Order: sequence, then structure tokens, then C-alpha cells
Amino acid sequence: MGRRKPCYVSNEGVKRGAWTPEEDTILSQFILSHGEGKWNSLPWRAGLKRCGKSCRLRWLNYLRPDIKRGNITPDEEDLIVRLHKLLGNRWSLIAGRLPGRTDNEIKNYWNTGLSKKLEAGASKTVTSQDPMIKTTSLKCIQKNHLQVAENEMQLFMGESSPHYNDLTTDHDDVNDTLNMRFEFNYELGTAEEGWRNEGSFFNGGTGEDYGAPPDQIQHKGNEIADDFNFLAQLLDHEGGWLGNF
DNA sequence: AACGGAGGCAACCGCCGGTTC
DNA sequence: AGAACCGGCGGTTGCCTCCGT
Repeated sequence: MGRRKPCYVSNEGVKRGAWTPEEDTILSQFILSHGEGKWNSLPWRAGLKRCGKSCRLRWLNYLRPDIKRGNITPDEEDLIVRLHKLLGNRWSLIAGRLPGRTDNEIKNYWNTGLSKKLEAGASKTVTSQDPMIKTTSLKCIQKNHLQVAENEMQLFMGESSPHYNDLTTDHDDVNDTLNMRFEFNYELGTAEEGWRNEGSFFNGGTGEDYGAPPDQIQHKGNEIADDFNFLAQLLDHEGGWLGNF
């Protein structure tokens, strides 16, 4: 498939740049009466000389009635930091957890001030290109397959899950699955390799299988547990069973 | 008052995955 | 099956405002 031309190139007379109040009014009224979607045909249906992409962006990032105005609160900032640690630059995912905030707004907030602020006070390096966890659960959340993500969490939790006995897989299968699926980008290479290649989540946590000193395993285990506690809280907001985590 | 640098933010761009034909 | 279309995403750009000199 050949690359398509941008809408402003393929369509003569398409306007670019800042939106006028009149255009905003037209777009808002049209969407409020006809609903979102069909962005490509929206401009001519609404009588706007814009491309569909531009209309969509304007609506989602600025005109939507549920958009929250004003500065990011300390609580929101804390949530952004924690989510970014967990998810990396998945701005739309992060925004999904901050009602009224857009991915663009959070991205701008991060790029302009927050990342520098954190950099200055950082005790350890966690970059956006190096997210802490890439799990099947995370991928499921990205696709809004929350039930699947919950199942992954049950597997992770093992016997502490109230539904553990309902699972059909035996413990060895669970361990194999987790070893295959969980990829940790932690800085401690030995511990990481241990977890990925030899580790077992349910072997009592002695560390002997991991190829790393027990204190490192304990440290990493705490970090991982912390991440998953946070993930569990998020899932619980969707009506999951993980409130007692 | 004029100027220039810095920061904030809206908008654009290219790419990708899913869907439709 | 695959080309075309569509919506969505993250990265980047460039304009505007603010502030210090």
C-alpha cells in the first residue's frame, strides 16, 4: 500500500493552523447533534474547510464538554508519575486514568516540566524508553481487555488469589507461562535474567533459582510487588476483584 | 519601549493496526 | 488476499505569551 498524502495536500482549500471561535462553534454544534465519528466526512457534512483529522483532534483535545480546565493538581501529578513509571509514554492510557485530561495535555505537561523536575530529583534512572514492566496484563489493559488482564493478575498472585483454585492450570504451567510472558526491564541484569530465564514465582522466594543474591531478589521482588499493587488498584477501579490485594 | 530567550501548548505529521470492500 | 480507508497514537513543530535585560 502506498503512503497516502496528508489531507491538506490532497484536498485543495483545506484550512490549517489555529481554529477560530466560529469554526469551534460549528464543530461543537455538529458533534453535539450528530455524535462523534465518521471524521473524514464530517468536514463537508458540517460545512468546515478542515480535514477530518484536524476536526477530531480539535474536538478531543479542546472542545469536548468533559474536558477539565486548569492546572494539574498534585494528586494528578503523582498519578501521572506513577503511571508513567509503569506504562512509559502511553499517553492515551495515562490520560484514560485522569478524568477530563487529554493525552496531549499530559504529554505536554510531561515534556515541558515534569520530566525535568523528576530528572533533577531522581535517585535512579527510569527513562520513557525503558518502561519498568511490559506484561501481558499491560497489553490487555491497552486493549481494554480488562478481564483478561485480571486473569493474568490471578496467575501472578497465585495462591493469594481468591479465585486461584478455580484456575484449571497447574502451578508448573502457571510458572512456565509467567516466565515466558513477563519481561522485566530492571537495571539489575542478573536479577532480570534470573527472573526471565530461571525464576519461579511460586517456589518460596528463596532466590536460589534466580542467579542473583537473595537481597537483590528481595529488592526486585518488592519493586515488582509495588508495581503490581498499583496495577491492581487500577484494575479495581474497573470493578475488578482485586480490592483486597 | 524594544528585544530576545524560554516555556507552554495547540496543532501537525507520519506511522500503525483494524476494518471494509 | 490484499488494497484502500479510517481512527488513533506518540513524536515533533512552530506560534504565542511571558519575563528578564
